[in-house]
Amino acid sequence: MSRFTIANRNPAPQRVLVHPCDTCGARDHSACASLNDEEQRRLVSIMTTIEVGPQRAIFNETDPADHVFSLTAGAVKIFKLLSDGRRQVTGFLFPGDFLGLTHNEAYAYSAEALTTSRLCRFPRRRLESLLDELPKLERQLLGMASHELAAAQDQMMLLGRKSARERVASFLLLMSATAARQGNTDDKVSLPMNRGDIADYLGLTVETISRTLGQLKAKGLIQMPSEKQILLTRKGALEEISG
Amino acid sequence: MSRFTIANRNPAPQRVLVHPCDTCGARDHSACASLNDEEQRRLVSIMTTIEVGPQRAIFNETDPADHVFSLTAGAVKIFKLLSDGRRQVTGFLFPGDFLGLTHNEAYAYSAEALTTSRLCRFPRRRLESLLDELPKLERQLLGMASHELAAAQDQMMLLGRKSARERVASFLLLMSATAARQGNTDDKVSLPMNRGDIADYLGLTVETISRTLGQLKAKGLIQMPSEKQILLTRKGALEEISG
DNA sequence: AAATCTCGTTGATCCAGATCAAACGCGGCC
DNA sequence: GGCCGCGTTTGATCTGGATCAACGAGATTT
Repeated sequence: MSRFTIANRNPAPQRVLVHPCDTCGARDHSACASLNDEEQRRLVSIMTTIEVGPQRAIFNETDPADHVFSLTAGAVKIFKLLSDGRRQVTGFLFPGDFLGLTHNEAYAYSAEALTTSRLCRFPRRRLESLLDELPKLERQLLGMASHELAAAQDQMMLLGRKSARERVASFLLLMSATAARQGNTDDKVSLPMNRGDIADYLGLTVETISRTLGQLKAKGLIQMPSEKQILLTRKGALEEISG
Repeated sequence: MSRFTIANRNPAPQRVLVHPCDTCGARDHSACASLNDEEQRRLVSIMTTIEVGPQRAIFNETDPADHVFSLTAGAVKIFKLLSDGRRQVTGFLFPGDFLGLTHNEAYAYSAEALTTSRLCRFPRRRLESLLDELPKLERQLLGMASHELAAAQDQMMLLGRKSARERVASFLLLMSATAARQGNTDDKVSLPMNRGDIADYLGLTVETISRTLGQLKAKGLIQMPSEKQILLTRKGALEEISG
C-alpha cells in the first residue's frame, strides 16, 4: 500500500537536482556543474513527482530501498529507532536535499514529511544505470554525500561533547544558515518540526529544549513570536555559546 | 614541514583501493567492482606511499585539503576539536578505509595514526581529473561515502540515545566486526587506541570506559588478557545489551 | 460550550555519568 | 636498583539533564 499520492508525471521542466552549493555561491566548483538540457531531460524521464502530507512516512528503515528521492518543496525529517522506541533524528531535510541513497537492500533510516512536501522519486535501478552514462550526475551525488558526511561529523561533535545550551544554540544557527541557503534573508527562523523532533535531533528531552529556549529568550538572545518562529536577535552571542 | 616520511614511490602493484564490501561477501555488487590492470596502473602512477609513526598527525582540520589518502596498513583515528579542547573522535580507520575526501578547501577533521601506518597519498587535483576518466572509481568512492554515512548515522544514534553500557557493548561489537572484515576470525579483538580515544569516540570519560569494561568483565561477557586485547566470550549477551 | 487531545511549558525530584582525587602498574631512564 | 611519567583503575562526591508530575493553550470533536 502506497503511503503517498502521485501528483503528476513529467512535471514542469525545472531543475530537479539542486546541489547545496548551488545556492551558496560556489557555483563554479566542478561538482556543482548543472546538467545540460539533454541530461536534465533524461533524468526527468525516469522520475515521478510525488506529494506527501504532513506527518506521513516517505519510507521506513526496513523497507526495500527501491527508490531515491530529491526534495523539491516542504521539509522532511530522517530518523532511526531502537527496538524500545528510542529515537534519533539524524537530519532535517529541505528543498535541494537528497534522501534514500544507500548501497544496501534496505533504507538505512526512516523518512517522514514535517510539512506537505513535494519530492522527485527515481527508481533506484534506473538511476544507477543512468549514472553509468552521466558522470556529471555521479560527481554531483558524490559531492552531496561528502557534504552530508561533514554535517554528520559536526553532529557527532554536538551529540558527544556539547552541553544542552550549546546544542540548542548550534541548532538555531544551523537552522538559520539553512534558511539562508533557501533564500530566506532575515534572521527569523521558522521551525517546521515540533519540540519532540528537536529533542530527538539534539539527544535531549522536550523539557530541556523548552527550558533552554526559555533561558535564551530570558537573556534576550532570541525572541519567540510563536512556538515555531524564532528570531535570532543576537546571533553573535549565540555563536559564542554554541561551542 | 611534512609530518610524515615518504617510504617509496611506485610500491608493489597490489590493490590500493579496497572497498569495505570487498571483504564482506558482497563482491558482485556493481559498486565493488575492482579496477582492471590498466586502471590500477593509472591510479598508482599518481600516488605516493607514505609511512606514519604512532601518534603522528597525518593532517589537521585546518590544513588545505591537498591530498586524499587510502589506508593500507595500521590504524588511524579521525577527530574534531572544539576551541576549548573538547574532542570528538568521529571514526577509527583500518586498511581499506579512505580519508581526506572533502569538497571544501580545508579538511573537515584531523587524522592521526594510532600505530605505525602505511597510506597511499593521492594529490587531490590529479585524482579528481582521473575520476573524470574512470567512472568505476567514482562509483567506488560514492559507495564508500554511502557506507560511511550509514556508519555516521549509527554513531549519532549511539551518541544521542544510548547508555554508557550500551555504547561500550556496541563499540566492542563494532571492533569485532571490523576485525572480521580485516580477516581476523577469532573473537579476540585488539584495540589499537587507548582509553581516552575510546571515551572521545563514545562521548564518555576514561573513568566511565574503565568502569564499564570492568563491569562487563565481572559479568563474564568479556575477558581482558591485556588492556588492548579483549576477548568477547559472550557475544550474544553483548548484542542484547548493545541497544 | 463542554469534553477530549495534543503540544508546550513549568516545577520538583532523581540518578547516570562527570568530576575530583588517589593509587596502581608498567616501561623507560638515570 | 630506584625514580619518574603516563595510562589505567578505583573510590568519593557532585551535577546537568532526565524523569515524574501538573498545568495551560489551542485545536478538534460532540
